[in-house]
Amino acid sequence: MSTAVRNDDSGLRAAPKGGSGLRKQSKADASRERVLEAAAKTFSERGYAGTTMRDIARAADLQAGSLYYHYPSKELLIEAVIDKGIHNITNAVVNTIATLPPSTSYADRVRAAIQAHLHALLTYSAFASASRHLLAQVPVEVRRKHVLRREAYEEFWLGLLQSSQAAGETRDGVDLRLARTFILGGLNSALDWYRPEGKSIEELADQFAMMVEGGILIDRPD
Amino acid sequence: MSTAVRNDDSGLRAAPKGGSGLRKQSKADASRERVLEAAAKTFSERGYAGTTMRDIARAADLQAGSLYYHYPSKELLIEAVIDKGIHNITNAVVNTIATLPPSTSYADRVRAAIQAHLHALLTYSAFASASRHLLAQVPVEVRRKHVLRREAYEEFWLGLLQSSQAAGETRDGVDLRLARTFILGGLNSALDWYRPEGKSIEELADQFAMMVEGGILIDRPD
DNA sequence: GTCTATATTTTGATAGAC
DNA sequence: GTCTATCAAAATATAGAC
Repeated sequence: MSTAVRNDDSGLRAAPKGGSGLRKQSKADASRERVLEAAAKTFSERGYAGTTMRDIARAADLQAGSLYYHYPSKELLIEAVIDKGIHNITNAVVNTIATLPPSTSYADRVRAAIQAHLHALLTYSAFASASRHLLAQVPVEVRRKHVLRREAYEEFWLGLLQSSQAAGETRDGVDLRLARTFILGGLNSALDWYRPEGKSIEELADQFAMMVEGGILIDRPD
Repeated sequence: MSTAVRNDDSGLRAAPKGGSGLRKQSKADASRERVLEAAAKTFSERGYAGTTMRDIARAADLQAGSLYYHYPSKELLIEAVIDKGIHNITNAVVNTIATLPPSTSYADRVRAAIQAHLHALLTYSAFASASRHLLAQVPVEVRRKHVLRREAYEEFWLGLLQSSQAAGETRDGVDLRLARTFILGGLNSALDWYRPEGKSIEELADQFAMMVEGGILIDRPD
């Protein structure tokens, strides 16, 4: 019953300093990564202004001053976090859909998208949470850029639903834009209540897909 | 098609200072109210730590020092905002359901609850937004109390769905707790994208009810 | 790369005049 | 009730030793 295609790709890999194309993954990169993870966790828990550079430093096992070797300011740090939060999900979903066999029904495509979205959301939950809840609190320029990226992702979902409609697989009378926000809103709410001790992400996805199909897609004969 | 029962009640009316039961609604109360509105708006836009007392004062047309005549601290101010945000919605929904004729079907009850929830959410959106997005950023004691209130509200919804199930009006195989979070997550997401220029709240509610019924409740003959 | 100062600015809150 | 200072604490970011 579950459609288990998936494809992670965080995007955003820092280029090596040198100039030639050779990868030189080393200590600095590892620290930078640790700082970013610490920032995501702390920002998502306390908000943008509520998080101090000292908080992040403590979570990354560093002193506050040392953060500035890796990121030049608090603003660019939250930007990197939000960026990754959006990319994680977008890449996972887009890649998953791209990998499906061309003959896949739209109901199954939507099901796979739900699966991929939920999986990325809950696997990188600190990044996802930051990019969902903190956009409003962030400096305007950062916000503007990422609102556009989010809209692009939402547009991808709309396309999915529109194709589904064109194929006669959606229920009559449903406003596809509203259906899209309803679906994404329901999925994203998992950030607020999901606990790994409970149902697995796959079970969650199956349940959600079932509700979405029954409500938005026409019942189809098994 | 729309179930237009509704019942607003903000709760939270400050008692008059005097001691006897006589209402003395006057200048202080008006200012206090203005401060609360300003706080809700500013907190919801910039987060808890991101909002300064000076920001709130400006939005309320006062000087920063003057706020402390009405509220003793920033912490009690956000608490009042969050409190009102939760009460607005809970009261609206509970009162709406209580007012329905006993013979009302569960599908219609859910539809009325969706209508009332959406209406309260979007009418007092600054308060609702603060109590939804800022809980994590608020001092622990405030948070603990309001998490309980939110859970009580969610429990009310679960009861609604369970009664529906007992009456044979829900679709087989659906996990009611998940259905509840999915519904509320989808509805609450309207905070992020609803614009008064577009569809009316009633139209929105009808669309959402239709999706929920088709997905979660058994299709019923018209 | 990471540390230990430290400057500069901003914040929540108070005091006292009106 | 609201204003104008002002205090004390905390924050971002920088400088320079190691």
